[in-house]
Amino acid sequence: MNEDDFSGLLKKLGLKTTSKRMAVLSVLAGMDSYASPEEIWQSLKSRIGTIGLPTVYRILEELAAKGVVARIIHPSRQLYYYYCGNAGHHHHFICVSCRRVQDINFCASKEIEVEVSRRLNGRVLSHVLQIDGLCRACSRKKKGANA
Amino acid sequence: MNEDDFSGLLKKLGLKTTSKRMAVLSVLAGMDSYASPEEIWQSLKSRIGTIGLPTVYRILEELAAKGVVARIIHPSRQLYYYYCGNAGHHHHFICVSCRRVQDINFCASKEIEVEVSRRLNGRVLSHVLQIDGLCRACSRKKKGANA
DNA sequence: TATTAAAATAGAAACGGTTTCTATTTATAA
DNA sequence: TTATAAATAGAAACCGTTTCTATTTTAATA
Repeated sequence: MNEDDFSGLLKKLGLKTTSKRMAVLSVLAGMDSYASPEEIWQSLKSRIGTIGLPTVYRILEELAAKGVVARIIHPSRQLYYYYCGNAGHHHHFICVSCRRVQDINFCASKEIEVEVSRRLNGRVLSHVLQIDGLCRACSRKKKGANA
Repeated sequence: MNEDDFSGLLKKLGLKTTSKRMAVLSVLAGMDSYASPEEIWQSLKSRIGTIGLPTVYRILEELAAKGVVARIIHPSRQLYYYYCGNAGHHHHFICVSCRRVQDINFCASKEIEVEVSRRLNGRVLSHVLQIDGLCRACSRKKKGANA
């Protein structure tokens, strides 16, 4: 399956292939930064014409439930989504300046598991880890500004 | 300073000692689980009578900004706060069943730092880690239910 | 290809947690 | 005690998100 074969992806997820779902996937896959439903909606409107904002919300939520898009944790608590092709368990590095999202292939789940079961006698069901900072490009820009 | 000396705590934080702030701290410190502003407000009303919900929001936000209370990450994205006496950097274990919050004295910031700087050439500014699961008591209850 | 049932969508409307606004009250310093 | 800046109450607004219903579309089947 081609990595841009959204129709095949939707079938695999058990979702009907609709023009709106295809369009949402296409827009999401074309970004390397996170976006709000409203922003994605604007982008869709200029690309395919008519689409309802509630439809965008619903599709994003479906894709998030299937694990195809990830939610971003934001201080404003607004919804932000990011298309994540990486299927394995991993975490995200978020650039606070340009919104770029990059995968972090590191996870301390083993150590957390040990800490929780030994110290607390509890059981881990899931965990959330997000790293916020400046990406390579933005980090350089900041340094340049200081010089 | 006594650990229940909220007046001293507020002074230390550069906030005026008001009856409302004292009451909020008192309610928060008496819980070992997280709560929403609305829930805290209800608790305050039955304890001190009159207090405005916006006041509760504002005080919680002030205390969060000072690092005295922690925000909880919740799928519903509703605001939840937890009074956190532990001053050092740490993370929280959240019981998804009873809302109890416990400190986790483990953090992989060193490894994350290395991963981000080496692999991405980026700069870490902060990170969010929350562990969701079942606390000791709830874990036992669940096992009992299965037996 | 035509038919059909179930699923998906548009658009309007509602929703509700959170924030803003302004007059009033309160804490603290002088 | 007084003055002043900060804090609060209560009402209202706000706005991101969800719900509702009529209509359209998909995809399975004949």
